[in-house]
Amino acid sequence: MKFQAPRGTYDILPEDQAYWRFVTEMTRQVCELYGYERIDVPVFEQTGLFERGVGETTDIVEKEMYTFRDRSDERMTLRPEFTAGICRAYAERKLHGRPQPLRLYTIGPAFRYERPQAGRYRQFYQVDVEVLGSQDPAIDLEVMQVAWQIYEAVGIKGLSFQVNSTGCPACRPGYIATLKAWYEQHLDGICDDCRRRYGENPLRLLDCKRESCGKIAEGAPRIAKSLCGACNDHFVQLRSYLDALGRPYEVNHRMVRGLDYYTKTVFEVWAEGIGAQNAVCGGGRYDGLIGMVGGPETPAIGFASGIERIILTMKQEGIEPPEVPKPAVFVAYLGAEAKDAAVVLAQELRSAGVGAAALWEDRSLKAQMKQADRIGAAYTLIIGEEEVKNGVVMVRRMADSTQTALPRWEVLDAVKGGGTA
RNA sequence: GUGGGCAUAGCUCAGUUGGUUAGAGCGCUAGACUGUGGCUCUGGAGGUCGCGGGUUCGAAUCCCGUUGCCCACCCCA
Repeated sequence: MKFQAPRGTYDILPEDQAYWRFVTEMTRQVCELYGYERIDVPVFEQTGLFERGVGETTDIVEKEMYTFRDRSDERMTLRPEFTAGICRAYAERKLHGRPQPLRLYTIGPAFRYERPQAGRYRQFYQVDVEVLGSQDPAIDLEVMQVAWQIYEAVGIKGLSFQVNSTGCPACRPGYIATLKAWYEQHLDGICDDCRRRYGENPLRLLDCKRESCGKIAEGAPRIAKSLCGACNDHFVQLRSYLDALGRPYEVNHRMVRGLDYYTKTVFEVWAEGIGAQNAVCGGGRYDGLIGMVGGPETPAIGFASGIERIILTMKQEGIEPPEVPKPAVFVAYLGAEAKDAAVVLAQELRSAGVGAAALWEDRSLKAQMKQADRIGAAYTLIIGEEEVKNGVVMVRRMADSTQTALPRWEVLDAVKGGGTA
């Protein structure tokens, strides 16, 4: 039986690890710079949490969740996103008793059963950033800044930031009514999908990708004009902060988001050239969610950013991550006696914090040298019969092919600081 | 769930109107250099031609089915 990775999953092979290290490390640094603390929540939760939190009628809940019954017959679901789990933790662990607002971030895998395509997988990794316990638009700005700075830190340039307001339970229903009323006269101009959306999810009419529908959507009434006082003030304030910082952004009144919990601010970050799934980041405010999953009414905002899509963008822009550290020295030997000495020497080096690799296959010196070259060792230490007899080690500096025989006790000092590890 | 494209060596790909033992480059490995990497040269290993069936004297090539991958829709990170 030959096994294969499940559809939509992949292996992060050694040669790709440099990207992953770099992105997660930059994320950690930026989040800490802003005073965000790391939290990790379970990979699976009770199914009901996502049904309530993400929304019963969303695509995610209706057709994309990995749901199963465990051995106690409890319905469990692999997390399709992070926000619901973090809100659950906030309520369950009484995190509202800590200094507010609470700034959190996490990194890990999420799962959705979808057809894979460019930048989309069934197991995918996200950076997730959340602030719980504040409704100030300055917090919206701060959260967006975290995203911006992460992309800056990994060197991505060609991104565009999209912002909109989706209103709140007080004003959104009115807008939806207005929108539907307006679309009533345009039903024959839109596509079949859009006619379905008209009934099921009218906000979705706005972001249809078809050119003909797009033209119509462009002329549709804008939510900005239907916002209640509080939502309008919030959006105006956020935009003035963005302007003050000189951040390039676009108010995109046709951007709506597919999760039910969003209120007021929503935003996305788009990248070009990574395929149809161009949203590298999506997020927004969810002032009602924590209350819905059993916590105190608490305003909050956050975003999730897809690591695969970040890396895709980096590759698209030709950004190379720093190399993963390699052993500083390679230990080569010839003969059984020399092997004994080499095994001990390699371990001494490692104990002293100097990375040491070897082949241990009793291969020719040439093969060992070749290996040393390939792994990028700064020094190769050669031990043969001669060296064993004289208590010395041949220390060869690979960069300029110079070598000298040194007494064993001088080897460590000679080699220290020679490599990246 | 729907639509399109592609499956030949570890990788990237050739393979004529169906015709002997399916090739190249890279990579791996060994030697040239009996104890020295990168360059060069020479040799070697490595293939159920995705899988199953059919047509045919003969199939990598034609037909049917199937699986997988890629891309797009829906939707989302």
